Amino acid sequence: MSTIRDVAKIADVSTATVSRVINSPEKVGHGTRESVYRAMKVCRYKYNALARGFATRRSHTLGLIVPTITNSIFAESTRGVQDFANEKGYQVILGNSDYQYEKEVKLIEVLRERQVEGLIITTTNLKGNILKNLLDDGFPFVLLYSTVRRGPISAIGIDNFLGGYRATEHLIHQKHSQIAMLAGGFNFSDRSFHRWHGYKKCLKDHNIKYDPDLVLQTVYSLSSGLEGVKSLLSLKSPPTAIFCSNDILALGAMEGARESGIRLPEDLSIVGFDDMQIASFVNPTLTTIRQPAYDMGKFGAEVLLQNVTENSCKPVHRILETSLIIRKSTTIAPIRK
Amino acid sequence: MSTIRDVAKIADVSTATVSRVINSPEKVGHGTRESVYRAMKVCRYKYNALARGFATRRSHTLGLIVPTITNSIFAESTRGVQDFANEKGYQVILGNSDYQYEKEVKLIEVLRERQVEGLIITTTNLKGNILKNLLDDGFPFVLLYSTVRRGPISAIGIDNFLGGYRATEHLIHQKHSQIAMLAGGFNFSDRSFHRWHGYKKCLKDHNIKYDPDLVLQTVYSLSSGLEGVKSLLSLKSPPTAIFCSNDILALGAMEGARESGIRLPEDLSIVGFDDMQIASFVNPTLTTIRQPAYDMGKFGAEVLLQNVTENSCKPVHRILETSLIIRKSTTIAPIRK
DNA sequence: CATGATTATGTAAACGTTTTCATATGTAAA
DNA sequence: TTTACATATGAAAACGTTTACATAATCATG
Repeated sequence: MSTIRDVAKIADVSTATVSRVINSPEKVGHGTRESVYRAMKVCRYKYNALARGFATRRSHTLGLIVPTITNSIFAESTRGVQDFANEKGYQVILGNSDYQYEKEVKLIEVLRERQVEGLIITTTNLKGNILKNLLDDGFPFVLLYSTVRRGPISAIGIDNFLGGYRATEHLIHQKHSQIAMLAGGFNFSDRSFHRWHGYKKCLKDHNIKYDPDLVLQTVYSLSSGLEGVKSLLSLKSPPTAIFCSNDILALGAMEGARESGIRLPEDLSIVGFDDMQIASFVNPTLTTIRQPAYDMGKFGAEVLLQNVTENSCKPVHRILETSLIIRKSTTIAPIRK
Repeated sequence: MSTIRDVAKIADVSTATVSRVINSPEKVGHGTRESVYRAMKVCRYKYNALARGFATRRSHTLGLIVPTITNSIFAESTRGVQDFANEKGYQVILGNSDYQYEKEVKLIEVLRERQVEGLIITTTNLKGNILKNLLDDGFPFVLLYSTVRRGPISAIGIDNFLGGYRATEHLIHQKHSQIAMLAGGFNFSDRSFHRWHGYKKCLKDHNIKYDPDLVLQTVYSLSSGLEGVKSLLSLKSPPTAIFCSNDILALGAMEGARESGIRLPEDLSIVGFDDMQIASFVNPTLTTIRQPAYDMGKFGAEVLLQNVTENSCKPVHRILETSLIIRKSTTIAPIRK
């Protein structure tokens, strides 16, 4: 592989000039510039961006940590991040935490070793001290799908409380009163926790007694949705509606309901959260709370790059709009015999 | 940020020794080793993997190019790539080509500038000369979802012909004879082309006349599936079954059929291709040809890293098994009045 | 105790850029 | 003609590692 030095030798100029031709051609005389270009052709010169990163201490790389890229909601936000970052000449290295704190810690370490200039994290756990460490080091990062609203950490998110409230309210408007919730474990997701609070508050505002037996904490997976719904249906007085704290859980719940011979939505209404692409294709189509995933990623990248390029750490907090998407998985509550 | 030199100074050893402590601690005397560790703590030393990459000319980075990460089939294979690569100490930089050749070219250039050690590509176009260039440069790369079966290029794929054949055969077994195909554009995907050949061959083997009007070439998107089905249904003698060359198209077709008041699957059977996670959740659940996406990614990474670490270019070709997954979107052909 | 082998450590160059500073040349103003 | 200034280019150090080679110290062997 030929280097800038080879080019310089052939064109009979200094390496500084070659570098200038690459980075700011207008600062180089016309004749020299052309002969440098010619020399590059001759030795089939290829630019080494790694070396630049090393020399300038700017890797032009961002780290992105998501729970798992196979969840389409995160694929969407990843795409948002990438589109913005690539536009600005940045590449992104992707890591999957699988909702595990230890993996998250490890990933942050690895990515920092790789000299990423900033990190975009959909964090699993706010309580650990990894974020504090980043902060102490003045390392730029942004949280996605975050519940953080103030303080020194930049965060983009939605109003999870409101989302939970609206989902529940929709069910109440449909005359449901036995409303269960399938929630992601609160210990590893405060998002789910806030949605639960919205759910509780809404029940209260409508004078429906909160019944803890109707709330199941679980892992975000199809199978736990499936099992969750079965366990809820086996209660002495089973729910007529379920609010699931994400679409995956809702999909699993649908499957579980079907397996139990329950008709959807006549016997059981289900509301999800996220509005994954799939939500409008399942049977019945899924009523859900839509999160603007792509925009979240895009905006996160924008905020991060802002901080990175200005070398500032001014925290930005932003709450994106959600909306209730009413589809066919919810309907009027069945009459109880 | 402190460097290896700071550590060396504090521990009163040479940088070589510090480097050895990091990379092969067993080669360093016990006492020195400990004092180096202590020195690292003192100055809060952080390893710089970028500098290592630069010094060793091994970035420990792979490039991965997919059409788009938001298609869950590619998210699956991406996960396969990442899991294997990370395991081996490699990180992966992801790029989306959006099925566009120019973007693919650009991405390859950018990633090579970044000194990725190898490339995993789900290529859109085999005819361009980018692959030839890679080959000429002796640059390691592997094709995913590839139709390449021999020659100097490493490729993992499935038997698209067989997949198309089996999908069609399934419909014929259900007594269908008016079988349409919604295909990705052949100009930018030879995969789709091979599936089409399987489709044609199967028709022929069963003495069904091939009708070019029943074959629509289009882009892989929900909306073109939707429009495609409508245009097929408006034919003088519309099909009773459609083989779609991917699940996205099939999903779009379902939506389009529903919008047209067509009952699924009674009036129209639909077979997809891929078996995206979503396929078992749509209404009706989608009969499709399953591709082992995760394994494809994982195996691709394995092949690539093999070549990278052995610095060989021995081409590997491998065909992974597909299977017909029969669900509810296909049924016996309706009687034609 | 001399020899050779082994182990532990250090020296310094190399990797391919960027960038600061200095110098040379050309040009415009005084 | 001098002065000042802008423009074009070069020299060389710097970035943080690794590594080939050299040297010193230790050790086992005869």
